[in-house]
Amino acid sequence: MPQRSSRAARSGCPISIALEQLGDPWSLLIVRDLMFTGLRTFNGFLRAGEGIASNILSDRLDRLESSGLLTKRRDRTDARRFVYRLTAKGMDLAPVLVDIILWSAKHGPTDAPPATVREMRRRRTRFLRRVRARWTHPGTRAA
Amino acid sequence: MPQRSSRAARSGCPISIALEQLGDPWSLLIVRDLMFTGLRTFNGFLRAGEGIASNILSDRLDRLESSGLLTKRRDRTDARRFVYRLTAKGMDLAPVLVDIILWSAKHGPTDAPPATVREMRRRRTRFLRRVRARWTHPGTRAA
DNA sequence: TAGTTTGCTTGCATTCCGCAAGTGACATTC
DNA sequence: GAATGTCACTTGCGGAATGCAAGCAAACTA
Repeated sequence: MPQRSSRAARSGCPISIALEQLGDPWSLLIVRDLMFTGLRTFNGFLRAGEGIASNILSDRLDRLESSGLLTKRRDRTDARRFVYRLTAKGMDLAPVLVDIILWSAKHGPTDAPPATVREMRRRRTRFLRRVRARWTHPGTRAA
Repeated sequence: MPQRSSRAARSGCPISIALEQLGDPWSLLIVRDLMFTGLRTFNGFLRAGEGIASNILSDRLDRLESSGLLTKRRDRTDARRFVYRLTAKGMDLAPVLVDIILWSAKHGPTDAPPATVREMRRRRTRFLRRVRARWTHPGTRAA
Protein backbone atom coordinates (compact mmCIF):
# COMPACT_ATOMS: atom_id res chain seq x y z
CA MET A 1 0.00 0.00 0.00
CA PRO A 2 1.95 3.03 -1.22
CA GLN A 3 1.61 6.09 0.92
CA ARG A 4 0.98 9.58 -0.34
CA SER A 5 3.24 10.99 2.32
CA SER A 6 4.68 13.75 0.19
CA ARG A 7 1.25 15.05 -0.67
CA ALA A 8 -0.12 15.23 2.82
CA ALA A 9 -1.12 18.51 4.42
CA ARG A 10 0.71 20.86 2.12
CA SER A 11 -1.33 23.83 3.22
CA GLY A 12 -4.76 24.83 4.47
CA CYS A 13 -5.79 26.13 1.07
CA PRO A 14 -9.12 24.50 0.15
CA ILE A 15 -7.97 23.80 -3.38
CA SER A 16 -4.80 22.19 -2.12
CA ILE A 17 -6.80 20.07 0.30
CA ALA A 18 -9.07 18.91 -2.50
CA LEU A 19 -6.09 18.07 -4.70
CA GLU A 20 -4.63 15.90 -1.98
CA GLN A 21 -7.70 13.69 -2.35
CA LEU A 22 -8.37 14.06 -6.07
CA GLY A 23 -5.21 15.43 -7.68
CA ASP A 24 -4.31 12.53 -9.90
CA PRO A 25 -5.52 11.39 -13.31
CA TRP A 26 -7.76 8.60 -12.03
CA SER A 27 -9.67 9.45 -8.87
CA LEU A 28 -12.15 11.78 -10.50
CA LEU A 29 -12.85 9.25 -13.24
CA ILE A 30 -13.89 6.73 -10.61
CA VAL A 31 -16.14 9.33 -9.03
CA ARG A 32 -17.54 10.04 -12.47
CA ASP A 33 -18.34 6.37 -13.04
CA LEU A 34 -20.05 6.14 -9.69
CA MET A 35 -22.01 9.33 -10.22
CA PHE A 36 -23.13 9.24 -13.82
CA THR A 37 -22.96 5.62 -14.90
CA GLY A 38 -24.30 2.66 -13.02
CA LEU A 39 -20.87 1.22 -12.29
CA ARG A 40 -20.29 -0.02 -8.78
CA THR A 41 -17.87 -2.94 -8.97
CA PHE A 42 -14.14 -3.41 -9.42
CA ASN A 43 -14.30 -5.01 -12.83
CA GLY A 44 -16.84 -2.45 -13.92
CA PHE A 45 -14.34 0.35 -13.34
CA LEU A 46 -11.56 -1.71 -14.88
CA ARG A 47 -13.33 -2.32 -18.16
CA ALA A 48 -15.49 0.72 -18.72
CA GLY A 49 -12.82 3.22 -17.74
CA GLU A 50 -9.99 4.60 -19.77
CA GLY A 51 -7.74 1.60 -19.08
CA ILE A 52 -6.70 1.95 -15.48
CA ALA A 53 -4.39 -0.78 -14.19
CA SER A 54 -5.85 -3.06 -11.56
CA ASN A 55 -3.24 -2.24 -8.92
CA ILE A 56 -3.80 1.48 -9.40
CA LEU A 57 -7.55 1.01 -9.25
CA SER A 58 -7.20 -0.95 -6.05
CA ASP A 59 -5.05 1.79 -4.55
CA ARG A 60 -7.37 4.59 -5.65
CA LEU A 61 -10.43 2.84 -4.26
CA ASP A 62 -8.63 2.47 -0.92
CA ARG A 63 -7.71 6.15 -0.89
CA LEU A 64 -11.14 7.32 -1.89
CA GLU A 65 -12.61 5.16 0.83
CA SER A 66 -10.25 6.48 3.50
CA SER A 67 -10.96 10.01 2.31
CA GLY A 68 -14.62 9.32 2.93
CA LEU A 69 -15.68 9.71 -0.68
CA LEU A 70 -17.03 6.20 -1.14
CA THR A 71 -18.02 3.13 0.81
CA LYS A 72 -17.21 -0.51 0.14
CA ARG A 73 -19.55 -3.33 1.06
CA ARG A 74 -19.95 -6.97 0.21
CA ASP A 75 -22.53 -7.77 -2.40
CA ARG A 76 -25.37 -9.72 -0.81
CA THR A 77 -26.04 -11.87 -3.82
CA ASP A 78 -22.39 -12.63 -4.66
CA ALA A 79 -19.91 -12.81 -1.79
CA ARG A 80 -16.89 -12.36 -4.08
CA ARG A 81 -18.09 -9.00 -5.18
CA PHE A 82 -17.84 -5.63 -3.48
CA VAL A 83 -20.25 -2.81 -4.09
CA TYR A 84 -18.75 0.66 -4.13
CA ARG A 85 -21.02 3.58 -3.50
CA LEU A 86 -20.55 7.33 -3.23
CA THR A 87 -20.96 8.92 0.17
CA ALA A 88 -22.68 12.28 0.61
CA LYS A 89 -19.25 13.87 0.52
CA GLY A 90 -18.50 12.18 -2.78
CA MET A 91 -21.89 13.11 -4.11
CA ASP A 92 -21.18 16.73 -3.26
CA LEU A 93 -18.60 16.70 -6.03
CA ALA A 94 -21.44 16.77 -8.56
CA PRO A 95 -21.21 20.57 -9.12
CA VAL A 96 -17.47 20.28 -9.69
CA LEU A 97 -17.90 17.52 -12.24
CA VAL A 98 -20.66 19.39 -14.02
CA ASP A 99 -18.50 22.50 -14.29
CA ILE A 100 -15.60 20.44 -15.58
CA ILE A 101 -17.84 18.90 -18.22
CA LEU A 102 -19.09 22.34 -19.26
CA TRP A 103 -15.54 23.65 -19.41
CA SER A 104 -14.30 20.80 -21.59
CA ALA A 105 -17.31 20.96 -23.86
CA LYS A 106 -16.82 24.69 -24.33
CA HIS A 107 -13.15 24.46 -25.26
CA GLY A 108 -12.99 21.44 -27.51
CA PRO A 109 -14.88 18.53 -29.01
CA THR A 110 -16.02 15.86 -26.60
CA ASP A 111 -18.21 12.79 -26.62
CA ALA A 112 -20.73 14.39 -24.30
CA PRO A 113 -24.19 14.57 -25.91
CA PRO A 114 -24.85 18.21 -26.81
CA ALA A 115 -28.37 18.01 -25.44
CA THR A 116 -27.08 16.94 -22.05
CA VAL A 117 -24.43 19.65 -22.06
CA ARG A 118 -27.05 22.23 -22.91
CA GLU A 119 -29.25 21.05 -20.09
CA MET A 120 -26.34 21.20 -17.66
CA ARG A 121 -25.62 24.76 -18.67
CA ARG A 122 -29.12 26.16 -18.86
CA ARG A 123 -30.79 24.22 -16.05
CA ARG A 124 -27.77 23.66 -13.85
CA THR A 125 -29.50 23.42 -10.48
CA ARG A 126 -32.27 21.24 -11.82
CA PHE A 127 -29.72 18.90 -13.38
CA LEU A 128 -27.84 18.67 -10.08
CA ARG A 129 -31.06 17.99 -8.23
CA ARG A 130 -31.83 15.11 -10.57
CA VAL A 131 -28.39 13.57 -10.21
CA ARG A 132 -28.77 13.72 -6.47
CA ALA A 133 -32.26 12.24 -6.63
CA ARG A 134 -30.97 9.31 -8.64
CA TRP A 135 -28.36 8.75 -5.94
CA THR A 136 -30.88 8.94 -3.12
CA HIS A 137 -33.33 6.64 -4.87
CA PRO A 138 -31.28 4.15 -6.87
CA GLY A 139 -32.97 2.23 -9.63
CA THR A 140 -34.38 5.35 -11.21
CA ARG A 141 -32.40 5.35 -14.39
CA ALA A 142 -33.15 8.78 -15.82
CA ALA A 143 -32.11 9.48 -19.39
CA MET B 1 11.00 17.79 -21.31
CA PRO B 2 9.13 14.76 -20.08
CA GLN B 3 6.25 13.69 -22.21
CA ARG B 4 2.80 12.80 -21.03
CA SER B 5 2.50 10.23 -23.78
CA SER B 6 0.60 7.69 -21.71
CA ARG B 7 -2.04 10.21 -20.76
CA ALA B 8 -2.87 11.43 -24.23
CA ALA B 9 -6.31 10.98 -25.74
CA ARG B 10 -7.63 8.32 -23.44
CA SER B 11 -11.21 8.92 -24.44
CA GLY B 12 -13.60 11.59 -25.57
CA CYS B 13 -15.13 11.92 -22.13
CA PRO B 14 -15.07 15.61 -21.18
CA ILE B 15 -13.85 14.84 -17.67
CA SER B 16 -11.07 12.68 -19.02
CA ILE B 17 -10.07 15.43 -21.43
CA ALA B 18 -9.93 17.94 -18.60
CA LEU B 19 -7.84 15.58 -16.47
CA GLU B 20 -5.32 15.22 -19.26
CA GLN B 21 -4.62 18.93 -18.85
CA LEU B 22 -5.17 19.33 -15.11
CA GLY B 23 -5.01 15.86 -13.57
CA ASP B 24 -1.94 16.27 -11.39
CA PRO B 25 -1.36 17.78 -7.97
CA TRP B 26 0.16 21.04 -9.23
CA SER B 27 -1.50 22.45 -12.34
CA LEU B 28 -4.65 23.66 -10.63
CA LEU B 29 -2.59 25.34 -7.91
CA ILE B 30 -0.82 27.40 -10.56
CA VAL B 31 -4.18 28.33 -12.05
CA ARG B 32 -5.36 29.25 -8.56
CA ASP B 33 -2.36 31.55 -8.01
CA LEU B 34 -2.98 33.24 -11.33
CA MET B 35 -6.68 33.62 -10.72
CA PHE B 36 -7.00 34.61 -7.08
CA THR B 37 -3.65 36.01 -6.04
CA GLY B 38 -1.59 38.51 -7.94
CA LEU B 39 1.16 36.05 -8.76
CA ARG B 40 2.44 36.13 -12.31
CA THR B 41 6.14 35.20 -12.22
CA PHE B 42 8.17 32.02 -11.88
CA ASN B 43 9.63 32.81 -8.49
CA GLY B 44 6.26 33.98 -7.28
CA PHE B 45 4.78 30.53 -7.91
CA LEU B 46 7.87 28.89 -6.48
CA ARG B 47 7.74 30.66 -3.15
CA ALA B 48 4.07 31.29 -2.50
CA GLY B 49 2.94 27.82 -3.50
CA GLU B 50 2.99 24.61 -1.53
CA GLY B 51 6.65 23.91 -2.29
CA ILE B 52 6.72 22.88 -5.93
CA ALA B 53 10.16 22.01 -7.30
CA SER B 54 11.50 24.36 -9.94
CA ASN B 55 11.84 21.70 -12.61
CA ILE B 56 8.25 20.58 -12.08
CA LEU B 57 7.03 24.16 -12.14
CA SER B 58 8.88 24.77 -15.39
CA ASP B 59 7.33 21.67 -16.89
CA ARG B 60 3.81 22.49 -15.71
CA LEU B 61 4.02 26.04 -17.05
CA ASP B 62 5.05 24.62 -20.42
CA ARG B 63 2.15 22.21 -20.41
CA LEU B 64 -0.37 24.79 -19.33
CA GLU B 65 0.87 27.10 -22.06
CA SER B 66 0.65 24.44 -24.75
CA SER B 67 -2.81 23.54 -23.49
CA GLY B 68 -3.80 27.14 -24.03
CA LEU B 69 -4.52 27.87 -20.39
CA LEU B 70 -1.93 30.60 -19.95
CA THR B 71 0.38 32.86 -21.92
CA LYS B 72 4.02 33.67 -21.30
CA ARG B 73 5.52 37.03 -22.23
CA ARG B 74 8.64 38.95 -21.42
CA ASP B 75 8.28 41.59 -18.78
CA ARG B 76 8.75 45.00 -20.34
CA THR B 77 10.46 46.50 -17.33
CA ASP B 78 12.75 43.56 -16.59
CA ALA B 79 13.87 41.41 -19.48
CA ARG B 80 14.91 38.55 -17.25
CA ARG B 81 11.39 38.10 -16.07
CA PHE B 82 8.45 36.42 -17.74
CA VAL B 83 4.87 37.36 -17.05
CA TYR B 84 2.41 34.50 -16.99
CA ARG B 85 -1.22 35.29 -17.54
CA LEU B 86 -4.41 33.27 -17.76
CA THR B 87 -6.10 33.00 -21.14
CA ALA B 88 -9.86 33.12 -21.49
CA LYS B 89 -9.82 29.33 -21.45
CA GLY B 90 -7.90 29.34 -18.19
CA MET B 91 -10.19 31.97 -16.76
CA ASP B 92 -13.16 29.78 -17.61
CA LEU B 93 -11.96 27.43 -14.88
CA ALA B 94 -13.19 29.91 -12.29
CA PRO B 95 -16.51 28.09 -11.68
CA VAL B 96 -14.63 24.83 -11.21
CA LEU B 97 -12.26 26.37 -8.68
CA VAL B 98 -15.10 28.02 -6.81
CA ASP B 99 -16.97 24.72 -6.57
CA ILE B 100 -13.83 22.99 -5.35
CA ILE B 101 -13.36 25.63 -2.68
CA LEU B 102 -16.97 25.26 -1.57
CA TRP B 103 -16.62 21.49 -1.47
CA SER B 104 -13.46 21.59 0.64
CA ALA B 105 -14.87 24.20 2.98
CA LYS B 106 -18.01 22.14 3.48
CA HIS B 107 -16.22 18.92 4.34
CA GLY B 108 -13.38 20.05 6.55
CA PRO B 109 -11.52 22.97 8.04
CA THR B 110 -9.65 25.19 5.61
CA ASP B 111 -7.80 28.48 5.65
CA ALA B 112 -10.39 30.10 3.40
CA PRO B 113 -12.00 33.13 5.07
CA PRO B 114 -15.57 32.14 6.04
CA ALA B 115 -16.91 35.43 4.75
CA THR B 116 -15.45 34.77 1.31
CA VAL B 117 -16.77 31.21 1.30
CA ARG B 118 -20.21 32.46 2.24
CA GLU B 119 -20.15 34.99 -0.55
CA MET B 120 -19.07 32.32 -3.03
CA ARG B 121 -21.97 30.14 -1.99
CA ARG B 122 -24.72 32.69 -1.72
CA ARG B 123 -23.76 35.06 -4.51
CA ARG B 124 -22.01 32.61 -6.77
CA THR B 125 -22.60 34.32 -10.12
CA ARG B 126 -21.79 37.75 -8.73
CA PHE B 127 -18.56 36.42 -7.26
CA LEU B 128 -17.61 34.87 -10.60
CA ARG B 129 -18.42 38.11 -12.39
CA ARG B 130 -16.09 39.99 -10.08
CA VAL B 131 -13.24 37.55 -10.52
CA ARG B 132 -13.62 37.89 -14.26
CA ALA B 133 -13.77 41.68 -14.05
CA ARG B 134 -10.51 41.73 -12.10
CA TRP B 135 -8.97 39.63 -14.86
CA THR B 136 -10.29 41.89 -17.62
CA HIS B 137 -9.21 45.06 -15.83
CA PRO B 138 -6.03 44.24 -13.91
CA GLY B 139 -4.96 46.54 -11.15
CA THR B 140 -8.35 46.44 -9.50
CA ARG B 141 -7.42 44.57 -6.35
CA ALA B 142 -10.78 43.79 -4.88
CA ALA B 143 -10.91 42.41 -1.35
C1' DT C 1 32.37 45.65 -12.75
C1' DA C 2 31.28 42.73 -8.84
C1' DG C 3 27.43 40.80 -7.09
C1' DT C 4 22.50 39.65 -7.18
C1' DT C 5 18.16 38.21 -9.30
C1' DT C 6 15.53 35.51 -12.59
C1' DG C 7 14.10 31.58 -14.95
C1' DC C 8 15.33 27.86 -15.92
C1' DT C 9 18.39 23.09 -16.66
C1' DT C 10 21.01 19.06 -15.12
C1' DG C 11 22.19 14.90 -12.11
C1' DC C 12 20.73 11.79 -9.17
C1' DA C 13 18.06 9.07 -5.91
C1' DT C 14 13.40 7.96 -4.79
C1' DT C 15 8.78 7.20 -5.81
C1' DC C 16 5.06 6.20 -8.86
C1' DC C 17 2.99 4.01 -12.75
C1' DG C 18 1.49 0.57 -16.28
C1' DC C 19 1.73 -4.05 -17.74
C1' DA C 20 1.62 -8.89 -17.16
C1' DA C 21 1.18 -12.65 -14.39
C1' DG C 22 -0.33 -14.74 -10.40
C1' DT C 23 -3.51 -15.84 -6.04
C1' DG C 24 -7.27 -17.23 -3.05
C1' DA C 25 -12.12 -17.00 -2.21
C1' DC C 26 -16.24 -17.75 -4.30
C1' DA C 27 -19.63 -19.07 -8.09
C1' DT C 28 -21.14 -21.70 -11.98
C1' DT C 29 -21.37 -25.63 -15.03
C1' DC C 30 -21.43 -30.22 -16.06
C1' DG D 1 -18.39 -32.62 -6.69
C1' DA D 2 -14.69 -31.69 -9.87
C1' DA D 3 -13.42 -28.62 -13.36
C1' DT D 4 -13.69 -24.28 -14.87
C1' DG D 5 -14.65 -19.43 -14.60
C1' DT D 6 -15.15 -14.97 -12.06
C1' DC D 7 -13.91 -11.42 -8.78
C1' DA D 8 -10.96 -8.48 -6.34
C1' DC D 9 -7.00 -7.97 -5.65
C1' DT D 10 -1.40 -8.64 -5.15
C1' DT D 11 3.32 -9.11 -6.87
C1' DG D 12 7.41 -8.32 -9.89
C1' DC D 13 9.52 -5.59 -12.94
C1' DG D 14 10.96 -1.97 -16.24
C1' DG D 15 10.24 2.66 -17.32
C1' DA D 16 8.49 7.20 -16.32
C1' DA D 17 7.72 10.99 -13.14
C1' DT D 18 9.05 13.38 -9.02
C1' DG D 19 11.75 15.90 -5.41
C1' DC D 20 16.06 17.84 -4.13
C1' DA D 21 20.26 20.14 -4.73
C1' DA D 22 23.30 22.31 -7.55
C1' DG D 23 24.59 24.87 -11.57
C1' DC D 24 23.95 28.21 -15.37
C1' DA D 25 23.55 32.30 -18.66
C1' DA D 26 21.32 36.47 -19.28
C1' DA D 27 19.85 40.64 -17.23
C1' DC D 28 19.67 43.90 -13.63
C1' DT D 29 21.79 46.65 -9.60
C1' DA D 30 25.52 48.68 -6.67
